[in-house]
Amino acid sequence: MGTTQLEAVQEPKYWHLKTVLGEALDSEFAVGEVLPNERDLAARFGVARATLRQALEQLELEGRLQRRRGVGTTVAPPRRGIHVGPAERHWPGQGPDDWRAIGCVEAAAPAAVARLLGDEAGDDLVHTIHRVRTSERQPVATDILYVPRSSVPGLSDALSPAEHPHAVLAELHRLDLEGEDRTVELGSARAEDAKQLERLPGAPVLIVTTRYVSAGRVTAVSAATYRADTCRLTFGDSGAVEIDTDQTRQAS
Amino acid sequence: MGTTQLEAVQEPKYWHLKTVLGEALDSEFAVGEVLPNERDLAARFGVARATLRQALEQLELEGRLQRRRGVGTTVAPPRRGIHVGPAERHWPGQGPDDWRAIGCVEAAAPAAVARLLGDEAGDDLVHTIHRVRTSERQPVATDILYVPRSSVPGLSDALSPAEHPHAVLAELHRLDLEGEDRTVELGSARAEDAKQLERLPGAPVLIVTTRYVSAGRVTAVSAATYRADTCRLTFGDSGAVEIDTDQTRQAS
DNA sequence: GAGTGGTCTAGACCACACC
DNA sequence: GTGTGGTCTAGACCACTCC
Repeated sequence: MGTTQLEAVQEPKYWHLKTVLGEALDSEFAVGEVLPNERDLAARFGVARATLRQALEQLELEGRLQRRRGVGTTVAPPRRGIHVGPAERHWPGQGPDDWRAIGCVEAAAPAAVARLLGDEAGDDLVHTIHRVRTSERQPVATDILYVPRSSVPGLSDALSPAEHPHAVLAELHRLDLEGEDRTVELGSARAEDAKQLERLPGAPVLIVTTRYVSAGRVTAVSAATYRADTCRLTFGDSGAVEIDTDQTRQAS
Repeated sequence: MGTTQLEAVQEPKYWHLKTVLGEALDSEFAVGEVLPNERDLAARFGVARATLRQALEQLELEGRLQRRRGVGTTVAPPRRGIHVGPAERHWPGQGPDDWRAIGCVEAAAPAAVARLLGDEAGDDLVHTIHRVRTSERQPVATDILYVPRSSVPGLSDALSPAEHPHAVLAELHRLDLEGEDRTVELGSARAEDAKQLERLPGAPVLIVTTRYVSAGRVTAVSAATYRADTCRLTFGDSGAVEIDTDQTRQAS
């Protein structure tokens, strides 16, 4: 047959495509530029659209592309460094913060949170503050902050919904923050989170769980959901050297 | 027109499927149990196999399923907490560590790493140590540790390949570690990493970049690649309270 | 060998943004 | 409207594991 099988690649097509496209992005496209649509790209590379999409999905996962339904596929800017960890420790809402409280209710904590708070029975009431974090006018994270009533005993009753979250935070800030610990794991955005992060449900997110310790016990717990496509979480600790804002590309 | 459109769901099928399957996992399956194969499951739910696979992919991304070609789909155990951050600071290879060095070469650092090291030109030679981290006999991470020659001037020449990595680490440990900072972001496993992590290329990973600061300058840089499906990274700082090993399920 | 998940195809229709 | 990406189908074949 006339087809000289030049490359008997064992590599999947979508993987090879991803590499080729990735190189093209580096050399031929500027940030924000719009790529040809999926049908054209697929035809150009001689593959089915589904296969091309596999490659695009990978590149989007790595934060190199951004896809929006009805609009198109654009070249994403390097990921933003979003500070998360303790440079100097501070309570949520304290210090230079770009969180905005958008709601607050008192309710029983979900079982997993109750466990983190050391509440075995899981029937204590906790203040549940919903917040959104923005960076450069883009939403980058949502979180739920759980503060047991017992952590802020001085709180007055009968607060208006508008005052409530700030009153809880203000009470927190009176306490002495002894320590905090965190976990980071991969998850997928729930419908509500996705909406606020301007993504589709199921989008990859980094889930950051923080426990705030005061007076030898867990005083508050936060469960934050960061957009994994646009965010690079930073955990500063040495102020000695400036953090490079550039993306650390994986390279062998 | 006999079809009574009971649920005019606007929810995608795969999303609904994921929810249903997720609930089934909680209530009807034990960890390690094998699910029916994809063709059977798809038939049972009356969807195409590709649609079912979308749901399984989501569940795998969330660490609830494990799929192995030729074997089947099993219910994954809760994610392991893997300690990463500074409880007490220590150099790589120091302290209770489950890293194993598997190779070491001297070479010019990739551009992104050179930048992190403060080497603008990018032509300095660095010791490049390749390591693998295991937890409970399972590989959980690979990393590359970059140590500029200038950071370990006392190192003797002409080391055997077996001695080399340990000699570099030993020299590092003589220095005074002043601080470290980290970034965490989502990535996909390169072919080499995937192999050592016993995953397929492209599998989701958490990329942890650490800069070690000593004497006011960046002395070493590590780029680690953690399996995102099985690992929950922990950043301990308050030894006050034990970390719960249980998985924090997302819950509204 | 039989059975599994992984890749790929060539279509179709839908939801959404923009004009 | 038109054009985009998102969902879904019903097949096919491949690579791998295990017997």
